[in-house]
Amino acid sequence: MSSIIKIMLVDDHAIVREGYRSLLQKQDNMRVIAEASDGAQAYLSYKEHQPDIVIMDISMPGQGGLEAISRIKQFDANAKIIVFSMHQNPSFAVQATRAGALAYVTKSSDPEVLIRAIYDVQQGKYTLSADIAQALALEKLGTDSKALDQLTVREFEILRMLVEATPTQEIADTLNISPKTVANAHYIIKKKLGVTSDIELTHLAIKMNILDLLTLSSNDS
Amino acid sequence: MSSIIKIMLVDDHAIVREGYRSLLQKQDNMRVIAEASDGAQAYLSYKEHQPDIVIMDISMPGQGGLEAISRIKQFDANAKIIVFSMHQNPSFAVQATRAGALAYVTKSSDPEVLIRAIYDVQQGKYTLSADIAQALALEKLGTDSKALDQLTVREFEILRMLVEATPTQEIADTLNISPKTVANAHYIIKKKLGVTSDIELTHLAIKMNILDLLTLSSNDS
DNA sequence: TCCCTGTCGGGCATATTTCCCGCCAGACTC
DNA sequence: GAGTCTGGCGGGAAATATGCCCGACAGGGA
Repeated sequence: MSSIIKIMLVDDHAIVREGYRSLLQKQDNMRVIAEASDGAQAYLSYKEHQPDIVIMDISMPGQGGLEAISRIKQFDANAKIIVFSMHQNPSFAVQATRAGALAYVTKSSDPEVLIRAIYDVQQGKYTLSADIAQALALEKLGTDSKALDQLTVREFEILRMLVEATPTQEIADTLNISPKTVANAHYIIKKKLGVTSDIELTHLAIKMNILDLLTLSSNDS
Repeated sequence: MSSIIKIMLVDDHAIVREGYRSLLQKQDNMRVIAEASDGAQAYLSYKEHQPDIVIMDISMPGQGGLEAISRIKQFDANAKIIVFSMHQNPSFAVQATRAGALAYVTKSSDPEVLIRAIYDVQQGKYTLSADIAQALALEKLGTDSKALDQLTVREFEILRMLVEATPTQEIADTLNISPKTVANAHYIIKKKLGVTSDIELTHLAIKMNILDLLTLSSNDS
């Protein structure tokens, strides 16, 4: 049974869609039957064309890919969606699969990995590209996730102020303790969280949702 | 004179290179004669193949694209380089042209824009994709902080690595300079941007979209 | 030519980090 | 009660980093 696999591409970069198309054309049992350049379009197009497989980027302007996945899955619980992303961050893979994706492949992977994923997903198998699988495994092993639990309440409090760029002196004042104690706590926190610089600490705080990004983000581009 | 334009592609994503190739094949007077997936390779490959035009992504792991541009221009001051980037932030365009790029095109542009840019650059003309041109114009009108433009190319490059939590020693190694110089640059950057701590610096980087939040934690090292 | 900017790094006083220590207060055990 | 445990607090001192200075040197204009 060599029926043709109907594929829909969703990516905001035209050049990347061009790449997909060129790649998939070499497989004689696959055909690109639809394209979209953002999430909203993807949803409408899915309903119209009902492809066998969706290949989707998740970092797109406006309606992101994750939202689109959810909506497509809501419309068709059997939708087979492959996420093809530039993000090597395993939490993206986690989010994507939670939203309903069946595979997660990074753009730095070899093209064959994507082809492989298409076949796997067509058969209902779940697939991760090797780099992500490893990162996920590492994360599971890592102390990373429960790192925050090692902090005492006081330390956590100080951490929150630190990552908001509150000056040491001000932290000391508001908590009525010595700046020296704040500095000591600062050191202990970094040690417990396994980081060596404040920049790493800030990254961690963002990942842990301690730092409210909304207070930071503003105008650009 | 319908001589063939020899093109080198530099991008860490194979699928994007596939896209370029497919696109450029349709132009009968262009030929892709070399490819590279990072900055260091790009430099070596340039020397070997001496293409007419280089199309280069600037956000690549390790040796970044800006550094590669500088080095290529150093080897051949007449090198014609088109930067093809996902960043819509005009500051990236500013830095790219400072480093010696002749054109800056965003990946969300239509494919023709890239083709147009190739012809333009071939004739020595400078080109910006429309979205960037507009953003730059807006920036010139004064609204936004063009704080980043005060930074030199080198400083900008170091800033990018710093806010990704790259250790000073590693920055020094990849740029082949002394750790002391990195430390000095670190200081100058903070001074120019008007911040006093690394945490503030990270916040700023996030606001300026230098630090892509989505890539946070993708620690590949 | 000379000047200017950018890059590179040494020097060095000052500030901070790092890691040690002891003190105190609750809490929980025996 | 006495013992011991954990968390909060902060001093001390050595190791490091920072802040700010400097000079050198190359390339690009006026």
